Amino acid sequence: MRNLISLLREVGLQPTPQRLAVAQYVLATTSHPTADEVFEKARKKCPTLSRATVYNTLARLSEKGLVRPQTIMEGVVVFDAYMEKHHHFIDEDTGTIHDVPWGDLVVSGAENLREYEIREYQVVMRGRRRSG
Amino acid sequence: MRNLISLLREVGLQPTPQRLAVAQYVLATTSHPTADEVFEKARKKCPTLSRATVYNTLARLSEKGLVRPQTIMEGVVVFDAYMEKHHHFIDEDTGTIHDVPWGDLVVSGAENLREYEIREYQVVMRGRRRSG
DNA sequence: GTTCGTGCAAACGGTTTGCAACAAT
DNA sequence: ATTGTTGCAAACCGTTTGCACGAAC
Repeated sequence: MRNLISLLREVGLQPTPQRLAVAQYVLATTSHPTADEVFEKARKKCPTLSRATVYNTLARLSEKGLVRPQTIMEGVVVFDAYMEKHHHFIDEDTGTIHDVPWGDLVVSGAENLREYEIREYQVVMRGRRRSG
Repeated sequence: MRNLISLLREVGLQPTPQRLAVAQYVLATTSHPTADEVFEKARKKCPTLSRATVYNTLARLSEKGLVRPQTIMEGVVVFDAYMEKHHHFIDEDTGTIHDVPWGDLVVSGAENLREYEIREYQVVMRGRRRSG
């Protein structure tokens, strides 16, 4: 899409077909994909895409603030394009990660932790998604 | 120590020299060591110790509820023997993880997240430790 | 023509597994 | 005898790196 091309140009990245395929997928999904999931999905749009380019592109998107790597799952980094502050709920049955809007939870008491200069924080919840 | 031997027996683990060395270190430290750090330290007490046994022992200590693996750092699992509920602060300068007592923070609003059955949660904070 | 981006394959680091030897029950 | 535990080495998996080719400026 024209928008994506402009977006990449704005942040100083050449809009190659590979980067477009990666960005198109990772910026649109809310599924918190791993690098390998991005690779599988984006390769459908751009079959020549290699793993190295996926890792490379995700690193640059992250540097440019378009995506945030999250280390909340065992063994893998997942990528989150929802850039506003928010919390996470991890469904232990399925491994699915859900975004929880910032305003849904209030954390109080951090002001009293004087030994720490808190740059960011989030609540990480684990459990089951309700069936109903 | 006699206590450690009884403890391992109580949870149904044979108190071998290797397990004693691993348990003695990981249950006493508050430094959130990685498996490899446990290996290095415990090997001083028990030079025949292998990496496989460290991973094996940590997995069992975890099953038995004596230790909790935490996935809050990039690329590694760290082990926490502080089993009461608590939060974590990660010093981004040093990579050090600090335990934050449960009562120091209050999280409210979780009751309203009706789609989720929350089994556990913690606040994960990142920043710098204050110099003063 | 110099820089940037790519694919490939090899390397890497943390973790798991298969297996044969051995100790405990 | 059966089961549990160990060390070793190989396998594994996610990620990074080196490099030579090609495209963009």
